[in-house]
Parts: sequence; C-alpha cells; structure tokens
Amino acid sequence: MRDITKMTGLSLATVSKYLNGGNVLPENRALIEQAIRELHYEVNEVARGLAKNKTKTIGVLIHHLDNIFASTIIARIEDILRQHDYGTIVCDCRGDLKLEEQEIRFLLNKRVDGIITLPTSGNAEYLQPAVERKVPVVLIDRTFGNGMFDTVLVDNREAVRGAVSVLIEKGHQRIGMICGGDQEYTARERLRGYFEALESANLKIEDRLIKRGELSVQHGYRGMKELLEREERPTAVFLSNYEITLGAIVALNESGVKFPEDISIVGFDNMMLSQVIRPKLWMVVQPMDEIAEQAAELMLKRLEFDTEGEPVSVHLKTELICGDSIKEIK
Amino acid sequence: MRDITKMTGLSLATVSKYLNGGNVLPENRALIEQAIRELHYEVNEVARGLAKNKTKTIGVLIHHLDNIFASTIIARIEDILRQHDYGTIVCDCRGDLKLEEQEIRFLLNKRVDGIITLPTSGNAEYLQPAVERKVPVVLIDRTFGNGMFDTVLVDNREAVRGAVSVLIEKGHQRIGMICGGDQEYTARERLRGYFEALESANLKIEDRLIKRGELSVQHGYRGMKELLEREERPTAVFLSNYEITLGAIVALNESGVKFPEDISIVGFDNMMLSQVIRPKLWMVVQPMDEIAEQAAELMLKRLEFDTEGEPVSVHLKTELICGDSIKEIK
DNA sequence: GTGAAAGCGCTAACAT
DNA sequence: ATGTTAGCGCTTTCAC
Repeated sequence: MRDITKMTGLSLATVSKYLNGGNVLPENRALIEQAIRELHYEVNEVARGLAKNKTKTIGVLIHHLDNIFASTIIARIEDILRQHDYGTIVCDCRGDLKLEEQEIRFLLNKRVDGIITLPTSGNAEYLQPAVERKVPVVLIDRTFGNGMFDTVLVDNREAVRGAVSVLIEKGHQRIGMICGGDQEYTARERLRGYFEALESANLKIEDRLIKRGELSVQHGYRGMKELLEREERPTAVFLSNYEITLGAIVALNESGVKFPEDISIVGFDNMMLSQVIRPKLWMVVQPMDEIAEQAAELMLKRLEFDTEGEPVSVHLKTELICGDSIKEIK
Repeated sequence: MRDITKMTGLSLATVSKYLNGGNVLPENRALIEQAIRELHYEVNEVARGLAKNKTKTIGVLIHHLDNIFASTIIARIEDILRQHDYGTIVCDCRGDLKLEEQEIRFLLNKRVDGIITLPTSGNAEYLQPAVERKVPVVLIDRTFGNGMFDTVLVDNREAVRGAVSVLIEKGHQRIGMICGGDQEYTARERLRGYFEALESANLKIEDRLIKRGELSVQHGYRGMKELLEREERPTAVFLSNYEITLGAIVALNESGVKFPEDISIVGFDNMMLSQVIRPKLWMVVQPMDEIAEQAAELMLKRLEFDTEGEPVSVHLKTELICGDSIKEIK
C-alpha cells in the first residue's frame, strides 16, 4: 500500500478510501487502479482486521465434520457467507465437550466476527466467552432452551410422531426406536415424538424397545442386533439419524432379516440412501439447504444490522418420504 | 496486554516474552499469570499475526465439501493441524474453476501460512499466486505432474487395474466403466487402469462401454441407465467413485436389474456402502485417514522446517474389498 | 477530495 | 531477565 502512495503520489488515506469504496477523483482512481495492477497489490486482511476490529471471518463449530448432515450444511453455509465476503474457520470438536470449549476460545482468539455452531454440549456454558465478547452466535439443529441465541431448528418431534404414526396405522404395535442419548436435544425431541405417537394410539411404551446411545453406525448396528435377539421382536423400528440407519441396515443384512417382510423400518436424514437401498426406505428428510440458508442469513443480519436485537428462532419442517420398507400387518 | 503491564508493573516486552514461552523470573511469571486470570486476558491472534507475519492458520481448498471422501479427509486434517495449534479456513469451490482461482486469492489475502488442496483444475495456474508469495502448497488426490508441490496420491491406476482384472478372471469380457472426465487426473488414472487390465487380457476396448462425465450421483445414474439400454449390455461395470456408485445403484434398483445375477459391479471409495448394500459390494477403498495424516504432516514439515526443500510425493495403496456383487460367468 | 497523524494489539531488536 | 522503541499494514479522525 505504501508502494501505491509512492507510485501515485497520493496519501495512505486516499488509497485506503479507494480500497474501501470511498469517493476519489476519477483521475486518482485511475492512477491507483493502475498502480494496483502493476504492483499486484492485494489487501492484507490481517492488518485490516486489526485496524477495523473485524476479521470478516466467522467460526463454524460442529460436532462431527465427517457426518453427512453436518458437512452438507456447512458446505452450503460456507458458500453463502463467502458470497458476502466472509470466510469461515471450521472446527470439528469430534463430539468432545472439552474440545468444544477450547475451540470456542480458539475461534474467539482468532477474532471471528461470529460463530455458527451445531453444538455437542447440552448446555450453553461453553458459549459464555462468546457472549462476553458480544460475538453473535447462531445455533443449528440443537438448542439449550434459554432463548439467548439465534437458532435454526427442525420439527424433530413432529417429524418422528408423524412417521411412527404411519407405522401404527399400518398395524404395528411393537415399534422399536434406536436413537441418540438423553443429553442431546435432538435425540430427546425425536424420542418425545415417538412417545407421543405411541401414547395417542394408546400403545404402551416399552423401555426395552428403545436403544439410546451415540449417533453412530456402531450404535445403529448394535441396537438393531439387540432388538433382533429379543424373544419378542419389534415388528418395526424407527432409526433416528443417518448413521444409525446405516448401521441398522448392516445389522439386518448380516442377520439375514429382510425388510419389510421380517421387519419394517423408517430411516432418517438422507434422501439419497432412500433411493439407493432396495427396497426403498421410508425416510424422514431434513431441509438441509434451507437450514444452512437460514443460519447464514441470521448470522449476516446480526453482523450487518441489529447486533442487539432479540434472538430469533426459526423452525423448519421435515418431509416424510414414502418407500417400501413398511409392511402392512394384520 | 497493556492492562497486564499496568497490573504487574512489568513492561510489554516481558509480558510478550512470557506469552511466547520465554524466560521470566518465577515471581513475575506468577504475577503475570494472576493478572491474566483476573483480566480474562486472551491473546489477539490477529495482532500477533500482523506482527509475526504468521497467522497459524492454513487454508484448505477443495472441490466439494459435501462429498464423503473430501469431508472425511478434511475432518482428519483439521483435527491434526489443530493439535499443532493451526486453524483451518475451509473453502469449497464447488467444482468451479473461476471460484477456485478466487479462493486462492481469498486465502492468500487472509495470509494463511499454507494451503492444502484437493484441486478442481487440471493445471497449476491458479496456484501461481501462492507460489509467488512462497506459501507452501500440499496437493491431495490429484496432481499436475509438474513436480512443484508436495503431494499425497493414491495408486488409482493400480487399484482399478486390479479390480477390473478380478472381473476378467471371473469370466467377464464386456466390462463397462463409469468415470470422471478426461480433464481430471484421478479420472484419467482410473481409466488407464481399466485400459491396462483389458489390454493385458487381450480384450478389446469399446468406447461405447465407457461413460465419462461428472463425479456425481447424476452421472452414475444416467451412465448406468445408458449402459443398460444397450442391446449388448456389459456383463459387469466398474463404478469409479462413491457418488457414481450410488447413482448407478439407484439406476439398477429402478430398472429392476439385479446384481450380481443380471450384472456385476465393483464400486469405489466408501467401505460403509459396501456393508450396507445387499448383496455386499466389491469395492476399492482408499486409506482416507492416512491420506489426511500424510498431507497434514507434509504441511507441518514445510511450516516448521525446510520451506525450500524439494517437493515430496507420497503414494498410498488402496484396498480391494471382496463382496458378492460379482458373478462368476461361463 | 485529500493528507497528516494516531492507533489497532502485538512482537522483536536493542540496550540495560 | 527486563524495559524502550520501532514497526507490522491498514483505518480513521480531523484538519485542510
């Protein structure tokens, strides 16, 4: 930049003004533009960040980056933010609470302008440093119910209730559920949807049919195996996320149990899976793109306008895709 | 930081030294530590970055973040780098050459210390700015054959040759291939492996059996459909990446064509898929973790030691997973 | 519209 | 071991 002033005879202030879109005499503008070209000048965003106290980067903290749901959303968010000149620093805390806390500090030290997160933790404690620094936070997929942050959620409860109701309508009474742990908001909501469906059909809730655990292929696999071993097998099982669905299907394949003949299933999260697997899976799918868009938009709004306004909560609908993985019984 | 000096009566230099692990009198150390605690002080990495001309962040530029191969690798890289105190700015250029070029500048302007990339482009042009600034670059999965950058590759050609040879051994003569476009290094290599296998078995290469296109579910789907429509159907098809495999299987399911009875297939990239899909898929799998680890390590080496040494190229082996998706014929 | 000067928060000689 | 000082590359106030 100094070189530009030398080359043009203008001052730092003028050049800076030009760079930031201010008014400059046409002749000077031309001068500067030429200098920039000749010198291959590019702004040093670090210096600018220091001077402006804004880095034009926002931190994205998620529980698992190698998770189709998360990575799809992040990809879209990144895309949108970049179009608004924001970069994103992505941190994956691998489902580790300690790491999650550290990562927030890490991002804050890098002076990100905002944080978008798919939380691991069940409480907002770890976000305290961000609150103190008044760095805006947008939550995706999970919330803490304290109403302190902008949030993008999906109607998990409703989605599961609907899907399980379909099972019930088709005559299923003993319906298994493989889901996440009670400490997770999303898992709790999905489980509640399951309960609600059973209750409103006056079916009894059997704890042995519910397999709580990680949202992992492993857990899906083991959960399904355990359900299959029971003397009174469920006639249908709800699989409450993508990884679990995958694992459960592996278990079925291995055990030679066919769906929907021997057992009915409904999966979650990945439309593609429902098309690839034969017979076609019934599946609850989330509007990933919209989740991403809403989250990015909420963040951009905070950044450009009302830094202090009331937290906003966006609720999105899921969709139930019909397939052939449910058998009508009785 | 200024507050710390006031609180402790020490100078900026001393505090800075402490923060950077220099020698400080035990008493002063204690003083500083207490001040830090009371003030909730955290380094401003932006300011530090400006002063040191090192940002401790490295840019990761990939063609598609919502791609299981890419996101798995990125997740692991991010993990490793963070353990060495490096953050990562992830950019997804969505397979767009223009964007890819822009993103490099974007990263450079953010003054990343290094760039790791899974390139979209077939030539190194867009990396020129990085070279000029002497920012180290590590290539993953694809190379430009100019030997200018550290690179982590997989034996694509060998992998496909091996897999196709298995098909041939099992009696297949008309073997289809659905793969990426000729402008992609990886696609070219895989195709060459296919050719080599056919040639060494003295089978003729039929261009009509080769479906070049995007590495997308779409292309896999259409490619398979087209192959199925031919009057002389291939008896086997090699599917040369994960998305293509997925798409092809959808096509098979839709068309009611069963594997391995009606057609044999070998997939690529995702072990999980091979377990979930029934019958079990034969599949070439890449050592994702190792790819990530090698890439991260190459980058760290450049950063900490020989910034000027000769480019290193790491070659990794793939694995061929046996399944039930190949029928022995004749 | 332009320029001079102060300052963003930190590091790195250099001198003590 | 500690303090003084200059400076990293840019923005921004305030005169002009």
